[in-house]
Amino acid sequence: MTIPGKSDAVAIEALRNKGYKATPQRIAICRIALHSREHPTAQSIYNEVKKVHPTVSLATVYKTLQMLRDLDLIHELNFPQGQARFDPYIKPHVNLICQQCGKIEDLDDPTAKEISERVSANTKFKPNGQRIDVYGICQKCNKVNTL
Amino acid sequence: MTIPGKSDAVAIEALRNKGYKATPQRIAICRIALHSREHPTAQSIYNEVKKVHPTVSLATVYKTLQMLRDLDLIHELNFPQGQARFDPYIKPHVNLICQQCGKIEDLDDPTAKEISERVSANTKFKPNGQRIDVYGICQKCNKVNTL
DNA sequence: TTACCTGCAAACGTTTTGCAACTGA
DNA sequence: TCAGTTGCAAAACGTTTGCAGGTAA
Repeated sequence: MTIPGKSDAVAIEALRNKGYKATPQRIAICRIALHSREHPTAQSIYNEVKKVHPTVSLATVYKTLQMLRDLDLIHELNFPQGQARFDPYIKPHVNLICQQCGKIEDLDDPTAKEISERVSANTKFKPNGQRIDVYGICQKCNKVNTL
Repeated sequence: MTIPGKSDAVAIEALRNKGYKATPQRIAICRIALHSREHPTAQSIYNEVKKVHPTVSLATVYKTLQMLRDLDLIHELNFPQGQARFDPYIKPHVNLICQQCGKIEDLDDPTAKEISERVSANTKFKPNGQRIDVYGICQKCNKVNTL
């Protein structure tokens, strides 16, 4: 699920500003990757893009995601056995990861920002980015379980 | 680097208590995996174990690590392009991950424990475990860089 | 015009699996 | 004794790469 709007213009701008060509495939991939709140996988982005560009290849999706990761426009979340998931929400936050249904939800919490600040203040380590996962059972699954 | 001591007895106890057979291979793998502070990979554990059991297979290492993960005796940290790293320190803490040398250091910080508590208090999500990574440059690399 | 990009297919590296032989309890 | 475990080899899986043809600027 993507958020419609003037995403194309935004993506084209972003690509050109960084010195990349704004190809239709990239625009489509960016539109999905940068606006999805569902932490899509490369494969699910591929499936979406194929609806618009039926001949797009998975390799192009991977290359574009790598580009977006290098530009720090998305974060990549890797897990044991399974595909990586991508998150365009790059501000410090908590990933609530349901161990039952696999859903990942972003949670804003002031503690998330504190972590790096405390590392800076208390150690000689120079922080640059972060990832906070909390694993458990989401509200929906919890409800279903207790029926 | 492992911490020597009565590790064998501890590992044998732990395995038997969980209903697993205490084979020499498992004992050796546990000894390394449960006592290393260096966040080893499956391959590096395999290399260590081979010194004692030259015929051990990588498959056995993977199977044993999976077992330890299922028992929640170790955590598995996955990253883009590369091998998973394993951490026997399972209390809430911060992983300081150097983007230059790859070293991972565990940092105890009270904020780490707070995260799950805040999720519990403020959402309907039922936390079960967590992972906190801070990416950046470690003291050693930082020193080298500024020479 | 041309440097960059695409799509294909093949390669890659890590992890998992199937299975016959073996072994801890 | 025998269910559970090992080691091997092969498979599986997600991801990356090389390259010939195509395209944005």
